[in-house]
Amino acid sequence: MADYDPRAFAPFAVTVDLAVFTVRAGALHVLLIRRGQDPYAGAWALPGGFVLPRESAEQAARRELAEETGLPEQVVAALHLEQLRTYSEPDRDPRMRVVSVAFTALVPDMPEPAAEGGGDADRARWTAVGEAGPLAFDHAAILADARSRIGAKLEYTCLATAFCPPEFTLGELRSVYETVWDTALDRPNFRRKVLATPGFVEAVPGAARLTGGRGKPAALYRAGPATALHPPLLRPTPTPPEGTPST
Amino acid sequence: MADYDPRAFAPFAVTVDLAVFTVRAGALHVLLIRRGQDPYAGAWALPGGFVLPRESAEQAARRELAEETGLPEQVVAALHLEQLRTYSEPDRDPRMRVVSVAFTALVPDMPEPAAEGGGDADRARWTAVGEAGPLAFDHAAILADARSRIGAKLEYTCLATAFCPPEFTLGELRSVYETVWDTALDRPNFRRKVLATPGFVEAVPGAARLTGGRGKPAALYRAGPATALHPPLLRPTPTPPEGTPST
DNA sequence: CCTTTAATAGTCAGCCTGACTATAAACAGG
DNA sequence: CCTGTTTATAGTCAGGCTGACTATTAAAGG
Repeated sequence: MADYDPRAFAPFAVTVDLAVFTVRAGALHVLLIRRGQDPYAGAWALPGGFVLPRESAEQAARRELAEETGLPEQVVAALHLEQLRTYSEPDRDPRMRVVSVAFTALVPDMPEPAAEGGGDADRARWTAVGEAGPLAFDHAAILADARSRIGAKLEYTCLATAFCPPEFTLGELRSVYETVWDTALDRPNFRRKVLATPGFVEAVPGAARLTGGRGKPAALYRAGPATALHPPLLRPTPTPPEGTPST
Repeated sequence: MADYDPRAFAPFAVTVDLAVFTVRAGALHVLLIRRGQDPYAGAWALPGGFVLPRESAEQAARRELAEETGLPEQVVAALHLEQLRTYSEPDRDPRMRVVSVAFTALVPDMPEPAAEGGGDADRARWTAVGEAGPLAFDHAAILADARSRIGAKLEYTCLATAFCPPEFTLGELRSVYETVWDTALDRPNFRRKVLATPGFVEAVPGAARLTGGRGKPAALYRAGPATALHPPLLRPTPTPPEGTPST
């Protein structure tokens, strides 16, 4: 970083944007809010807001997420939040110079968010990715980047469990992969791979879930301590052999 | 992103920081500049500077890099520049609120940079990573993040060629991996893997480099069109089986 | 009951990798 | 000129992991 040159310094507004994903009804959903005020009023946008003078971007992201979803602070504090990238095109906001730090979060399926915060969010809603219409600002690009990032991260990290409730079956975990990747996975092979990775999932001592689904009852598992997958669990054929955009 | 609430808006300074790496004399080097002015005057720091009102962070990164290394604009424009992450801790700069977008770049070995820009850079120098003393601001953390990122990217991308001159031998390419990973790789196995990956490298029609090294002359290759490595080229044992910090 | 659905067990061949051995072609020195 | 060292390149071989499949078990629905 350079020195403070009065000629060079220019004030920017700094915001955070959040791409919060969940898997619901076999489709990847993202949390969107309807804008209530001027730029893009009425349009759907990613939740987010200004970074306050004494907080980091990540703190701002958690605060905004709590405000706009009504989730308890405790849940938000423990959430898997990951910095995606920063968007800084000069004209990305029609009003002024705004640099935005984008984050990605994965949450298990949960009830429709309560957009209580009377300020920013007029209404918040889970929307199936792909059914999301045009978004405000450059949020469509952010969403696309986030979507591609989480697809890639499923390959070499264990964070698919972040989409699942505390206890889940291997079928549920597999459906996370199938939903995000939009592919069918071989059931026995998936099971073998997951169980062969130490620390990915841990069997729950107790019983097996009985009702619920239609087939043979499945054993319950919890997320294990591992965070990385070595070797990775690669997407089937759709894995582009080359030319994949990096990062 | 949220609406413009005068209570919430606060002006920030936005800067870019660059972690520019090269492989030189068997060691990974990073480009550092000696600060000439007040905060941390005399200390070493990553090159960088303020984002101007009408440019994106990436444009600012390229401009600063050109200014501080004296590289021709053309070279800088074609450089592989990748956004690392954004650092926004409130107190990372003792003077004011500064949010910095960090970038990583990989360049082939080149002559010592000419720190001509009379303003920011008092002096610029390649420094072996690990021999770098304490750095200004949070640049030590940025450097560590950048180092770990490029190590990981070598596993599943083709960008090791970015460290090499336009034409290189497989021995040179291998030494890039060995230097960044600080491991020895099996020569025949490395060769087999690289040549088996379509589009990673392309044989140069002409001759093989003769003088130079001591052993049997090696064939010359150029970087191919591929950008991703499927399947990846994993680090030997030091690959942490789990607990790797995720991006 | 009988069909459908899903979980779980197990098999088998092919690919990739790590570990090694062998040969070729230069250079350094005596 | 011969020898040892160094590096490139060619192969071999066993083990691990993966993809493709088959089989069995245990529920739910009609």
